[in-house]
Amino acid sequence: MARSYGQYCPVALATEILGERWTMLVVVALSDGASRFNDLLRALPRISATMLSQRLRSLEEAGVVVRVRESGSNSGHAYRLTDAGRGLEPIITDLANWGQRWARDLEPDDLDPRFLGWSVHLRMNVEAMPKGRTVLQFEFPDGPRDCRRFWIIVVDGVVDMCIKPPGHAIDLLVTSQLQRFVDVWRGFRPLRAELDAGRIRLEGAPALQRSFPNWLLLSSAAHVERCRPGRERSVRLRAARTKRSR
Amino acid sequence: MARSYGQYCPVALATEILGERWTMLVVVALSDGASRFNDLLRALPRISATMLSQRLRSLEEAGVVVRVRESGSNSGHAYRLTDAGRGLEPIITDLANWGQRWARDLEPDDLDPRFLGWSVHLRMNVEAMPKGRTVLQFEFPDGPRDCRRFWIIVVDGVVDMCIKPPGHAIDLLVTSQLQRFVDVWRGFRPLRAELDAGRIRLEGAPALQRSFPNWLLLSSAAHVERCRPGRERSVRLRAARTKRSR
DNA sequence: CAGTATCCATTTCGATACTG
DNA sequence: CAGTATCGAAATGGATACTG
Repeated sequence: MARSYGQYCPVALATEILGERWTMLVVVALSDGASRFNDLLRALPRISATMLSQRLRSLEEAGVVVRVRESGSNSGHAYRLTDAGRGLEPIITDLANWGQRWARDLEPDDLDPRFLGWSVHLRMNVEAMPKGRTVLQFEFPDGPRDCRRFWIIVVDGVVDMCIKPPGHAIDLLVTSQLQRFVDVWRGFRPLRAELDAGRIRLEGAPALQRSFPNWLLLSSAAHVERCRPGRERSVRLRAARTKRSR
Repeated sequence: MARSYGQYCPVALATEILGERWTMLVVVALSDGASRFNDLLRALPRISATMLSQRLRSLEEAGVVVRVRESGSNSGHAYRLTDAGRGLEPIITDLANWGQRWARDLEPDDLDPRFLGWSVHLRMNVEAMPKGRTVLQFEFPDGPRDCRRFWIIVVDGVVDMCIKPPGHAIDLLVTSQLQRFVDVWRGFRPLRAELDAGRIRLEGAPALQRSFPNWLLLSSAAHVERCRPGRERSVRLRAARTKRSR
């Protein structure tokens, strides 16, 4: 269980549970619709099963999550947000917008394509896509060795994502530098300009290529304007930083 | 520095810094008006100086806080929220309201009178108080041995608080069980009823006693209705709990 | 007052191996 | 698939002593 702050303060009580590492991100993943243990593992590619299990347990104890036997053919359990958990959704939105505005710049290690793939597949504009099956492959030649690509499969409006070849013919191949595609996804560069300049490249039927820019809804905070100044820091901080990383 | 989640997700980036233990509470204290290192220590009675120093440093690196040389006679520094830091205030309010609605019940150890005193002194309705100096003593006979009481001194609308005798005559003495006063402060019991029933007792000039109920503004989340069900838990969780605390 | 340095106990986390 | 048990490495945090 989370360590207490020894205060009745409602922010302290809320933070006791929500402030633990990973907890908020598990809530986000649940809020985004993941409900099975393995879906949560896919939504949070760098969490360990042990950690996820512990966090789900704490959230259950805190009354934020319930674990229910999955009805239907599918055996096993599903995790769902309770009313208390859904009460966190406005806070999550505000945190996301705050992060978009003010959080630190990205480092190369923050660009996990598995997480990107999960995000993209949650926000596909299926209305704008062809009927039947469409298979997209995203390819990032400069990405980490073991996960340079992912696939998104849309069948009649149902979107799935995988990090192993899906065994279907590819309808559209999207190739880009990872950082550049993430910038587009975050709303910091217009997709159109990147396509026109050939920095994000498409291969596939011309009709699909033409339609593709309408398929991506982008990050849900992409519309929020970034306010954080550039990378410059005060001398004092730079000195302290250097010193500590001796 | 905070460990990264390896994701570009804006909630992850925000949580990296804000999710660390104590960080959010430091922001709350700053938002409530504390700016000196020692005021922050008083606002957060259970933080260590080492921890506070570290957290202020991280917040400064994250651009949430600035450290400025204190102008005027007072030497030393002041910590203030930046625009980014002030951007967190709506989130703090929502977190507080969520905590009021849904957070766990209190345990005896959560009732630190020093924190209570700090909170109370921030929310005195000085308009309703006499001109000149008023000295209140709060006394909790069942509180922790070393901090059963605190004092609040109001001089012409300026409120101060201390945990050592202020060396002035007491105008009004307030005595109560700690838990009961906290319940009132949190908005879970009406002050009037507790006074009438003699469970919160006043000693001092009758005019002050009559006026006192208007002096306390209560916790800023006191108006929010609690939704969390009672202490019952599912059998499964109880079992798991017992097992782990072997 | 306003912190920082250091040391040690505790906690946390991830990897691996394992189970119904 | 859906987790749990265990173990070692690393991080965390508090107490104490110290400084300008």
